Amino acid sequence: MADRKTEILEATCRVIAREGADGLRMGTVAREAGVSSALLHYYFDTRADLLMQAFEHADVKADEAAEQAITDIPTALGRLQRLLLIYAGADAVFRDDWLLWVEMWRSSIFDERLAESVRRSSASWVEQIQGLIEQAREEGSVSAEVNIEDATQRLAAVVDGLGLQLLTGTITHDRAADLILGAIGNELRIPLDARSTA
Amino acid sequence: MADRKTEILEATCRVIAREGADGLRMGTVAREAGVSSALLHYYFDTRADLLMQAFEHADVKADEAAEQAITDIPTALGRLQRLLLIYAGADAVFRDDWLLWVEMWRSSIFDERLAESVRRSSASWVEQIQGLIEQAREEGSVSAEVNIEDATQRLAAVVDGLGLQLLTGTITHDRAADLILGAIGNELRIPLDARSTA
DNA sequence: GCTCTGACTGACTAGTCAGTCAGCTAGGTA
DNA sequence: TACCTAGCTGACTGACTAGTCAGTCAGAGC
Repeated sequence: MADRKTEILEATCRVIAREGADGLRMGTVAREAGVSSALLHYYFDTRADLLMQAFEHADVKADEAAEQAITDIPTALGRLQRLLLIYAGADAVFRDDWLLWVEMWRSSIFDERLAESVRRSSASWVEQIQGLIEQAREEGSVSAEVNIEDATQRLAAVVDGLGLQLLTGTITHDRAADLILGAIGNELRIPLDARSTA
Repeated sequence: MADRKTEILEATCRVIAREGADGLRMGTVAREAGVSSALLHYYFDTRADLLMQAFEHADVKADEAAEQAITDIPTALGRLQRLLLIYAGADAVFRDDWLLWVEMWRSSIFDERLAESVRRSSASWVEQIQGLIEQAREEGSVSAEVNIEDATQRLAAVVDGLGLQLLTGTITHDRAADLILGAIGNELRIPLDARSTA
């Protein structure tokens, strides 16, 4: 935190979570970080640069937080469940991370520079899920008849879709969590009596 | 189309599909519609009004188009499949409709006035899916053990999630369509030999 | 003490954009 | 004919914003 540049990036993330990526103003970020707006241009060439680096900063931080949240769970199935439930939780930090991610996602539709970044972290998210499912199969908790790639992509899609509904407030956290656990059970053909959460 | 107001709304939708909701400029809309920017203020009080009415206009139009696309399909299961596949298709018109919907969705996160509108059309979309699943059960193509509400919400979420991936170009149309058909089969417990598309 | 440098600021500029306003025009009415 | 009104426009304005720039200041090195 001693680092000014990092402080500015964190302030930027807070502003994006509050106002949206397009609603981000250099003046607002400067006020949030307690510095002059000229300093922002000292560390970042343009507003677009600041935005992009803030997105990447948030992405790395969210990855680390997710990693940390699942490491000490013994089974792969348990880690998968926890991973997919993280962003459905009521924890404000994860809500902001998720909102940042959605903003990055949709900004990338109109900005090719961002699109590359999004594709990369999107792929790593999917790989992480797929890796856990493969581990779970090795541990014997996932039937061999499951098509792992299909299951992975559909699970990722369900979580994304429900996450969006959470942001707009059309669904509750508990309901989303139930539906995600059910989706994992369905996709991986897990018997009802083995579906308890880790 | 004779109606100027409608012409302006359609122009607005085209601009949103091209530049995003936040990227919408009154001047751009005016040029797109071939009128003066002052005329926009003659029909719509503010930019926010224009945006909101354009979203609602697009929503109604998309509903009608979807309705029209499924009416002449004989079975409820077939209508459900077609309905959920529409926005995964490569058809540019539906891509724009879908993009508009995503823009409306994410704008509503930061704008309470829009949120109400989004909740309403979101609910009607979910109800439409649920209605078709209930019809399919009456027609005997869906097992009685399926929890219809869970299946509905998860199917809606999968379609939303895959739709987002389509917009950002992280998945192909064909792949998305396959995954959606698979999700319908899984959620409704449809035997593999009865899964052919309508 | 002197000089140099990196971090930082206040004041400014050039440009953009939503919204306003006075007024034009064609078609209808008295 | 004179008058009215709906539809429409060009020119304008005030608010806002990204980015620039000259200059301040504390501390490191000599």
